[in-house]
Amino acid sequence: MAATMKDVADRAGVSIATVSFVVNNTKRVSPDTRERIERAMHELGFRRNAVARALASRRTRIIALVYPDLEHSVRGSATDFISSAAQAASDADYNLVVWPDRGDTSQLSALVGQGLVDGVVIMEVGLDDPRVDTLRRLKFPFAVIGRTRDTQGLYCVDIDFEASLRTAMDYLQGLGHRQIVFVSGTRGGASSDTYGPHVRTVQAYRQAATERGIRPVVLRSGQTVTSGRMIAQQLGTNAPDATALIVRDDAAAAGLVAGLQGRGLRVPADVSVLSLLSSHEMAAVCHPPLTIVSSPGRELGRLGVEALLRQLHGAGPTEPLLRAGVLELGESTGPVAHAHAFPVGG
Amino acid sequence: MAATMKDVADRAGVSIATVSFVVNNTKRVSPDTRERIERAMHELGFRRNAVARALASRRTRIIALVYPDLEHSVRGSATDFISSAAQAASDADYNLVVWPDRGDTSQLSALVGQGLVDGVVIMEVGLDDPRVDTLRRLKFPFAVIGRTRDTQGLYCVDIDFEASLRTAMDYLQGLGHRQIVFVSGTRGGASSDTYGPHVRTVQAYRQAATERGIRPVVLRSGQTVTSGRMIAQQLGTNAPDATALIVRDDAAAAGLVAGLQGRGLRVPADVSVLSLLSSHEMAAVCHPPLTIVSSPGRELGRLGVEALLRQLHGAGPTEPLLRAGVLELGESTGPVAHAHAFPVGG
DNA sequence: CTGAAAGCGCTTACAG
DNA sequence: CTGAAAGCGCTTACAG
Repeated sequence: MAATMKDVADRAGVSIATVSFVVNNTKRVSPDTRERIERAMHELGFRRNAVARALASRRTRIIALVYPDLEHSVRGSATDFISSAAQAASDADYNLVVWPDRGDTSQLSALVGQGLVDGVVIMEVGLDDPRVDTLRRLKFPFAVIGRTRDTQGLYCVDIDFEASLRTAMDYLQGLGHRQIVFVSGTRGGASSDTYGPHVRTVQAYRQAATERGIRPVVLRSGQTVTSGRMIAQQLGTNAPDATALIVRDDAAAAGLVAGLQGRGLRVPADVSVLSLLSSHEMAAVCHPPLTIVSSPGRELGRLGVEALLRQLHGAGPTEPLLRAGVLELGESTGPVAHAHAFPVGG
Repeated sequence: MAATMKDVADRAGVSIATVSFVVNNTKRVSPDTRERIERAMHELGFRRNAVARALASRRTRIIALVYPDLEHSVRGSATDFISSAAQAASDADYNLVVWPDRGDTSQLSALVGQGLVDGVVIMEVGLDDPRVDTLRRLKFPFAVIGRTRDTQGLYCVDIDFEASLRTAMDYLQGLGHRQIVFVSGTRGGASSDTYGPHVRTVQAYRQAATERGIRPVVLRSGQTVTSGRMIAQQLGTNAPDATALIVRDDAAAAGLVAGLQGRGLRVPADVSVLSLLSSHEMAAVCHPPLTIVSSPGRELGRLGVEALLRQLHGAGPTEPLLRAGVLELGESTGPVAHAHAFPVGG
């Protein structure tokens, strides 16, 4: 059996309280007894039991990450979130449990009610998110990856959509593009209007375009290669003079490129395509490899956990913490060649 | 404050033992008192505290998933493992914590020593894996995703490499291919010789090829698009008569296709390419979309957890549980056209 | 069928 | 500087 504090105390000839003080370094202990205790711990291979500590201290040092349990969700980036969150937790000597989110807030209350975790991080939050309301009502510590409409009093971290979009626009403008179309890949249905990334990037695009004297054109695709291909078919009609496209979805971007090529257009010689907030891995296997503004997934996972831990340690909320994606050059973008890539009538 | 069993007991006019019996359904209780207790629980919104239960029962109902913490590891499939493992745990009313593996077994002992988890699932195990030795020595319950050289007494689940490979071979042979080359994407270095997926697929390929009268040719690439491209350059020399390629790595497969196309070869008209044990997502964004034998990632995550839970519930070990990938047709494979795709001297 | 009580392995005022 | 003791919220023999 594993040695307990009692065993250590007996062997060192002290009380378990004193052992506890040494283990936690929470009170002065004479060098002499400290050393005796440390020797005893070492000899017995003592490790403090986390469960007993949790019960006595009313802190489990466990936090939960609630992640969307969609079969085909944001897979690549879900990994980034989970693994960077686990690292951040581990660095702070916390454990991270993962709770698949079945979209049922009563299940969330039940889990929280277990008393197993000190706080939760929820990801993929929508502009109106029932989980946020639930956790607020429970007055349970939580942090948010994403942003609700009203972030007052919340601990949240999110992508800086505006800055990411501007990075893309700056780059393309620098290449001489003036007709830059935005394609937003969404899960479809009206729900995309409460999907932060869609709403915020579209808005950021419209504003940036207007400021720069570019006529904004927003097209909506799905999050599949096929839907990206379909967009390629419609471009002649919807945006006959486009020379560059910013696509917010990996798969749609890939499909769009393939669709353009299928129509005999060259990427990037005739049209440039930039994939916004996408992963290196996906971009690299495309042909040509896509220029992207990368998704700051790992940063967000870590920041989300850190925000929660700050809260648990008593710090107050701040403005949302935003991180922008970074431009990573591929071969799907290049200087503008001629203004009218699409034959009239498409 | 959250209601405790004591609160419930007081309100129902019974002892906390009786409340416990009702909550756990572990002893006969008269319908009358049961009902009083249930009413009290409901009125107080009682939820049993998981930490106290864990301490008293010496079972935390938490298990850990140890996952490789490589920045750029098996990303897509890591998500599959983690999320399906979390689901399986949750279905069994367990919690899953994730432990990033920094390749340090003393850290693993320390985590296990916390007493926080009832068992662990380790993934990406090598043929000789120090973590397995560590856990065995600690006599701590664990299950393994992957296989060590000796699986005696272990609870392990793995990909059925032989069957997956045969599926690929059968399919390509059915298309008339007789010159089928195998490309194994490994992390490089001698360590690949202890990397199960590499060793097992190469061996399965050699055997299957020999049985079918196919001259086995094994090439080794990295796990990047670039290394796949390089393989394309070498094919003329190494396998001038290849008409089909099986590639065990997503990125390498994508690079290989691009490299072949760059040399003026058509995929699949001149050469067929099949990506072994890869993900739909990666395959779909390639051009043409790749035919794959899919990786059974989600199945394995679930099976790994279930194997561990069986062990915790007292069941004995079995033979390794294997799952094969499934053929999913893309457009990178087709009937053999002519036997010599590569110009002599290529 | 129900209860009193010990115990899980710690933390933490409180005394001295 | 150190210790005795209560307490965290449960489970589980043991009695009755």
